[in-house]
Amino acid sequence: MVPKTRLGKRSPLGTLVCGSSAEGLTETGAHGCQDGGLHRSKLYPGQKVYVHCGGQECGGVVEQHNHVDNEVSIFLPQLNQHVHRKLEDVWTSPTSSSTSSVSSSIDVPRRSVEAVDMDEIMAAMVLTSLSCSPVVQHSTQGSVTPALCGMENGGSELSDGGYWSCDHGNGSPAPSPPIEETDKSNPHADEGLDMEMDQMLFNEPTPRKRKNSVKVAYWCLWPNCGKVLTTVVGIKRHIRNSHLGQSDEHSQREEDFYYTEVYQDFEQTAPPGGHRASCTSPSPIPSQHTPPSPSTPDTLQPSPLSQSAPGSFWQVHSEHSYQAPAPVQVVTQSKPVPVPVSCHWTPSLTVHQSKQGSPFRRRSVSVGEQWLQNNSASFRPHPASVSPPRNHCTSRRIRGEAKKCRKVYGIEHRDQWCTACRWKKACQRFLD
DNA sequence: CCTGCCGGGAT
DNA sequence: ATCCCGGCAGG
Ligand SMILES: [Zn+2]
Repeated sequence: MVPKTRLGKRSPLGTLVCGSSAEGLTETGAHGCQDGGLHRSKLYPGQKVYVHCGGQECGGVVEQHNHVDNEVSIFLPQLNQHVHRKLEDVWTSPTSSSTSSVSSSIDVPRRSVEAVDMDEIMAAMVLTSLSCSPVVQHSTQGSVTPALCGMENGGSELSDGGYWSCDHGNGSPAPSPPIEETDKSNPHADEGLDMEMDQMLFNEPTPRKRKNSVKVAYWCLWPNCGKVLTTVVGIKRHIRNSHLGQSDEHSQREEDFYYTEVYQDFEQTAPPGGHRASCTSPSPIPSQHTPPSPSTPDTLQPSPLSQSAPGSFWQVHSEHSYQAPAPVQVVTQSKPVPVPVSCHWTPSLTVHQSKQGSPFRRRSVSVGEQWLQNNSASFRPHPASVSPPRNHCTSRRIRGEAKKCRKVYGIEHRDQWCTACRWKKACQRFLD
């Protein structure tokens, strides 16, 4: 639910809501070369590589090598873009012509001296921006229109509240450190982020991807070891502990080079855009409705009106899930139209079972906090950095015809209104 | 008019 | 953080 309309004079908000600019989009290669055979080699983050981009060759640094898909995310400093490439479309040397696709030329599993350089400098920014990158998902989504995704939040590096890709796991309602990392300076931030990336790039999408049709195992390549584990983390831990030793002297990712994954899949051809079961929104509808339960009174109740206000259950509930902070999606699409189901991002709207251990008292009380929190806390973070006024998207909060507290209870019973209404804010009890 | 609610302001 | 309200958009 985007702020819909109401952008009249005081529209700066509306502006920033739809202000999505073109640039900064993550270019997604539609690479066509499908040569088979190679790979299983790995790129390490920070490594210098070359890719073809817009007809010419560009240098970049590896951010992440997702060996599962054999896809490499690369940051191109010159273009200030992130791209994803198949491993076979990546080169380690500037030869414009042909030859050394990394797959065949990668060397020792350790950082070269100059790469370290790059690392220090780039890693921060690279990782930083990557952590907000929407492009995390893929494959399962098939037809995605990645461009769109990229564009939406690519423009400005904010992307606060929401998470792209499929996170919705029960676990982390917290949208992660919003905004861009504050601690670029911190040398260890690297690690933290790394982990995070791992979480996102590997743990998350991976299991989803090869759901049940493929079995994956990770095989330790350390001489004389040959241990096989079923999870990346597992194997990494194994390598780190058993082989690399605890000493932090090894880069976090060094484990990457000492294992390889082994699949045996039945039906290699994962139905491309086929099912989105676990990953995407269960409902085909783009709009974020207040999740599962009775958000729409209509379905359960004849009408919001018909039941006298105080106390009915769903009410309490909906009250609790204080209006999805629409504006949070500072950068999302301006209109409901083009929202591809696939690259949906999950706004902070985990509202549901999230916080608030406190039993809600009766009604209309615990709400206030929520409102504010959602509204300003998460929405505020970037007053400045938000992309400046842009197109006036014509939408304005469409006046939902649902009657709101004021109308329902009447001004004389103001105390029964939901907090938002009392505060003259967007009603939260009767959402549109 | 009235209603819904954004942006601000006060405490 | 909470609460309140001016004033505008839309009907
Ligand atoms: Zn209300």
